[in-house]
Amino acid sequence: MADPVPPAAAAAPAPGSPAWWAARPAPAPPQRRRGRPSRSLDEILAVATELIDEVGGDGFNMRLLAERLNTSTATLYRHFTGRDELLAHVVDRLLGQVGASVDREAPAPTTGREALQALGNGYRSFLSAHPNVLPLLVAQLPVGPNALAIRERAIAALTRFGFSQQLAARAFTTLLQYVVGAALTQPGSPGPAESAVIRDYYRSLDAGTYPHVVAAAEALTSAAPDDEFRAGLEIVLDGIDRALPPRRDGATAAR
Amino acid sequence: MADPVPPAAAAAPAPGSPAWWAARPAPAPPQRRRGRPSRSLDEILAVATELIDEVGGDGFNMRLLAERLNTSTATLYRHFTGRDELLAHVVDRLLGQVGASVDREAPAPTTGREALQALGNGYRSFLSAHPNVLPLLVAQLPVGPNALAIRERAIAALTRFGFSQQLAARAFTTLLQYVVGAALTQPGSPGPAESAVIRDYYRSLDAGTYPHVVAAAEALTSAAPDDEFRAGLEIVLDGIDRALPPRRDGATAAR
DNA sequence: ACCTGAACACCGTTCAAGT
DNA sequence: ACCTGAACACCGTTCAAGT
Repeated sequence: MADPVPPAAAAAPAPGSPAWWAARPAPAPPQRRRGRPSRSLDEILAVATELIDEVGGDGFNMRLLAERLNTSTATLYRHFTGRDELLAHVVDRLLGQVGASVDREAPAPTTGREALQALGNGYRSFLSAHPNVLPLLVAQLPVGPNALAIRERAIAALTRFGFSQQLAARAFTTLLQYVVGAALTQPGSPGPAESAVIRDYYRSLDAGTYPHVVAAAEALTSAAPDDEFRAGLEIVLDGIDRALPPRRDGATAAR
Repeated sequence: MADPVPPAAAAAPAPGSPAWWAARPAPAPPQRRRGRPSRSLDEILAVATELIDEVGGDGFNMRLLAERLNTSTATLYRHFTGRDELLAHVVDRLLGQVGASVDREAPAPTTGREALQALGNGYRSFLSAHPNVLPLLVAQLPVGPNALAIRERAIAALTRFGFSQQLAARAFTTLLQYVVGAALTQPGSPGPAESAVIRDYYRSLDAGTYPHVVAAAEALTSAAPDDEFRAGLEIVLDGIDRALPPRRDGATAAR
């Protein structure tokens, strides 16, 4: 009457999940074996990142990566339990660079708005630089060490400027949600087509069925992607401003 | 000296892309052949949707679908050029239901804010009902007939309430970007883990390294997903309010 | 004309055999 | 101990052969 599924196996945590990261706090654990491997973990991740930038997440495969590294796929499986684990590491490794770029843009923000803006812009430039990484990023809630460091810095800054813990968490979450959503629907990212293609498509539609879409074809697609992002970011930042309790002096700008 | 790649083939447009939809305006074209097929296109899409809801986008495959339909994979390829095309149709078919639900919630909105709110909520309930469809939705910029109808209705409503074309387009875009981003990072969607799991993970972190994340573990994860969504939606809607030119009577709420 | 079982190609993963 | 070529399993897609 035993369960047909062996209960002892206890389902290993999915790579990239909180439980999985909890068991693997260091992004690049020290050599697990004697006789050092021909390539360090970080070298493998660097080459994997290059490859993904070139051929996209779909085009990426273990054989291709092994070839680039002059090794065999079986060797890759000695470093990582599988493709998913490798990709989770690639994403977190890149998020480390985001953290660094945010710190570079705003080493000492003087208002919450400034801190959030630097965060939004940093994430945005990362996603522009590595558009093919986006689909990998959205396949998980990033909770690796570098993702956590970004969260830590942001919440620390916001509470320093008087945001309640509740509002700091909400502002951070909402901002990142917008940034990711914007990157996904932005023309030029892996899924969507070029702006010009979409504009022509809207223009070519039947004006009887879709009068407003045809009329707004320009407005819907003409803005440079960066302008559109900036405008959307302003909307979100303004909304966050409004959520802040009023200051004594009556100003409404975020502290 | 001819190009090794046959230039005549002229790269068929990618399924789901604007060019592809342009050539296929009807979601379910009438029988292309005599002797009507055993299953209509819409029946196939309905079963495919069920299957995706059950096993997810990754688990979905052509063999499984063929089995459910008591047919062979080769037959599916007589209706669709391939898996991608089939999925593009599944997504647009579901967006038709979103349009209907938005109209049901707000048949005659009286302010722009109300129209946008109904749109956000409609999209949100769709994504909650079909979480496995989310990864498919973000793999493309939805420009099928039903996606266009939603866009058309929304922009029509906003311009009716005095939004400039520019702001109507921006408000629509920003709102959907937020909704999609929120759904993606929401615990419980395909990628992310359960709230409780993430909360415990944050709590278990080293308080020396991540003091603010540990302290804010509650705030970052305790809100019911719906509350968090509502709060984020408010932030975006408030930001849009601010972008509107002031009314004569001095009120600041969106018209 | 339409349908299908069987094959082909590709890729994640594992294993038996090398050094 | 460590590495690898070859195999296995799975799935998108196509094709030759049936009715």
